[in-house]
Amino acid sequence: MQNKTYHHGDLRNALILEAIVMLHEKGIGGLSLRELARRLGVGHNAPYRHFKNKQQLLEAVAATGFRRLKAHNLRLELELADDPESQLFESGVAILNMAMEQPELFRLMFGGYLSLGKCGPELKEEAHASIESLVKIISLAQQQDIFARGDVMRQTLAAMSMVQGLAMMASSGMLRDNVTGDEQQFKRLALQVYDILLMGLKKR
Amino acid sequence: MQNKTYHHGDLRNALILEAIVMLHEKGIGGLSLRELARRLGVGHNAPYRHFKNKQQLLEAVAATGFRRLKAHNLRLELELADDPESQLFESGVAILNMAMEQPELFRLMFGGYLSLGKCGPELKEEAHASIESLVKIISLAQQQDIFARGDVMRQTLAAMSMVQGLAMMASSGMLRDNVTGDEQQFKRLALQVYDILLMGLKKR
DNA sequence: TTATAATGTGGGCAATGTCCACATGGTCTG
DNA sequence: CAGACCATGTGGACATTGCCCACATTATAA
Repeated sequence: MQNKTYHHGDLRNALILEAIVMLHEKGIGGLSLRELARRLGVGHNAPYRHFKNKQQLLEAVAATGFRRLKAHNLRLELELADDPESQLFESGVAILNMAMEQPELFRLMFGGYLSLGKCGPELKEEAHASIESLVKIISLAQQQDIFARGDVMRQTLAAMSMVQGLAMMASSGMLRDNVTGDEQQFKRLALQVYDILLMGLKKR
Repeated sequence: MQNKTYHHGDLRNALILEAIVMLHEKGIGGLSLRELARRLGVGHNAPYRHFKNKQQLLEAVAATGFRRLKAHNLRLELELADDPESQLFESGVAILNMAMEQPELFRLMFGGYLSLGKCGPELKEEAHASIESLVKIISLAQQQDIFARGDVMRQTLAAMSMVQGLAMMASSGMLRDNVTGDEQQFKRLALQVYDILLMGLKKR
């Protein structure tokens, strides 16, 4: 790999991948373009040939995160084709897992670092696609009379909010004080919280 | 006020208040201890007599935010003494308002900047008190047979998650596509989402 | 082959967080 | 009341960082 050529070959992707690693090690605040370059054995200015500034690098990293979730959701859509309730549940679990296994990446994606009004088109598309995927699931659940008929966007917003909020608490350890340190117990609690959301969405 | 004495008199509080202002103007990333000191007409090292480092200053700011919410909740507790459902709603609205009016302060408090496992006791206490307040409300609702009897912590977690998630989206502008800038319309949307939460919590 | 664009390099600058020694001024004790 | 002590504020210093510049090297294409 140490092919010591002048041109790296795939620096852009390498930057994103190493940024994810560094994010996990040092958190968002500890991520610096210069150390990133150092880790890849490249000059401190090379990243600027691929990203206008640090913000853009972060956006690309976040977009990669969304793309990973999307890939997972596509698999779910095939495996659970006619079971929107399970689809919704499992895609929520995926976000929860990301929040616990890669908390810093999760925070970058959902913690409001990117105003989404000022961010580039790549991230905007990925985030939008992520929402659309949920809308589709919930529409399906309404059509199958699993969820109460009504404003799809409202139900989507409720589901996103609940999952996102719970995941944020999980990632910031706000729960581990109330749930007595046991990870298994936490996961069980999370699932129970899901039930409350489902109760609110289901037809009665 | 420009009393140009050697000792400021109440620098610690002044730092926190000005930090909240600066937070609003330049965001979390734009907040620097040095400019903070400059704004208060004080040496760039003065803040270090009151906070060990930047992180501690941020914790104190967040704690102040939680204290403001607590004050609001205490008023609600008096005005809506026997109406826990409204108490829950209004305390949620308060968080939503904070997310829209002071998005950066909100993000500092709920965006996972402070691991809460490593933070000082002041912030920990405030955050804990904030949760306890909710627990009390929900216990009351269960006792009055408004909410389904069951694990109080689970319902509390559900409510916190939903509100926090919705507020996070509000603060990062993810909603402004769906709610076209109108505050009234936004509150209506919040109410609708809240209904879904209530459906999940209520006795049936 | 040669011009041109893409990519990587090093130097430099202002700003920042944090450490240090020192200055100033209340406060408490003898 | 004098002097010691401690809290608070000051300026200097250093490493690090984001980002700008001019320049070097390579790929691409005319």
